[in-house]
Amino acid sequence: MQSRTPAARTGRPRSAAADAAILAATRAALVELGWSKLTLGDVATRAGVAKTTLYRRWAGKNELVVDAVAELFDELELPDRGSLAADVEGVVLQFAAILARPEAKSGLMAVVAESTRDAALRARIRGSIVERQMRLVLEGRARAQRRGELALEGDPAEAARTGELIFDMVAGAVVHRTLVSGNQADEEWVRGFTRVLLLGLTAPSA
Amino acid sequence: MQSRTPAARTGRPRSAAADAAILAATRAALVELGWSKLTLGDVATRAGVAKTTLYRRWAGKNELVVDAVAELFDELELPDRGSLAADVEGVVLQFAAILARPEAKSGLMAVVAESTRDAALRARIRGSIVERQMRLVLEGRARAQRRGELALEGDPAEAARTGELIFDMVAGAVVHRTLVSGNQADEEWVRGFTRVLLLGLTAPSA
DNA sequence: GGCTTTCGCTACGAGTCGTAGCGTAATGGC
DNA sequence: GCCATTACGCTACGACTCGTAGCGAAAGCC
Repeated sequence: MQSRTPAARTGRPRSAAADAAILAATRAALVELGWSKLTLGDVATRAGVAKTTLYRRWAGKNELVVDAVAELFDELELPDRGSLAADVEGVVLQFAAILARPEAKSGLMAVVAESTRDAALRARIRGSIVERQMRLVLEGRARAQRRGELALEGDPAEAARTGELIFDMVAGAVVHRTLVSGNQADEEWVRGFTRVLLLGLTAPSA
Repeated sequence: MQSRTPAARTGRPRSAAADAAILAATRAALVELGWSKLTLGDVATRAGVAKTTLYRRWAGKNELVVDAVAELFDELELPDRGSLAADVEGVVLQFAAILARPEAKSGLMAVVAESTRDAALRARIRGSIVERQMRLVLEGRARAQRRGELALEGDPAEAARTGELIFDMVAGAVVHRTLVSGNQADEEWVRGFTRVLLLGLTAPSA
């Protein structure tokens, strides 16, 4: 991150420890207070830094929470579990575990809501959170196509559309189950979801 | 709504016109300002009522926006279009049209985010928004089962689980497509979605 | 007409926002 | 080792919003 700005390499450098402390304090505040009652002054106090330091690095609450929540998604990975169904179940369970955390619940949806009126914020969310998830989905699909479980699209545009569709269906279902319906996306639910995603509703029941 | 409270029928009645004006003003403020910059004082001014009147009827911003957004979903209906696929496409397009409105985008997600830390608010959202959508899904499924397009579940618990799963998949995909991915759920997308929902990813491409 | 509740209005303390100004601390260049 | 430059902690500030209290007037039911 520092090497992104080769200019201005003189002067006292910014404390990396302060960055980590601020983001951790933001997550703690999200857990205890939730999005609406989280104040930047409180976060600064928790992190042991001055409020002005916080404002020097982030434009506001939105950007700060995006960065704080984005770190939660670092643990997402997609090991080869041998079949498309197993891969889907694995990544969905990981995603559900992250969304089960209170700091993700209250923080993520709030910034998404704000992003509907802020293009820069939308781009930030896309770059630091959504794109990473999307890449996992595309990798899982490519893997399944190599196994012969999924057909290869001839048209590149069609392939892109299908990739986006799968992504929205997977992530959307988990988010909706967790945040709107208010239920946990446990193993039983994930099995049922994967079955419908791969075979469709019209497939005969197990 | 008035008949719900048979007690306290004496004194000056509350103005129903004020209710409508306040909810309309709330939606207008959501469009112009978005969730975070919406203030109750501003809504009261727009509606032509005193701020105190607003506080007498709603506990706060969360409850007010839920009621204001809930009215948008009054137009949802599910006419029999002859097949399960057509029914799904129809209701998804209606849902997408509502979510495309700016007042729905910024308001709905924000209150859902708040509801992760407020059980009463969660119940309010469920009762006035989510349950109505859920009923449409269950009706569409029952209709498809009558047509013979979907199998009948023997176990009632299994039937309930499947109903919830379908609901989360349908609503979640549209919400995610619209708000997170930031794309429009147009007819082409809805066709692709319906195909995957009914036939599964592994079905051969058209 | 009298009782009851709502209404519009004003005012208030409390809390948060984002910024400015200051002196100090930590670097790299010379 | 000194200096320019940048980051830091701290304090203070005006502006804004919040949610509530108190008041007199209005609008219904008996």
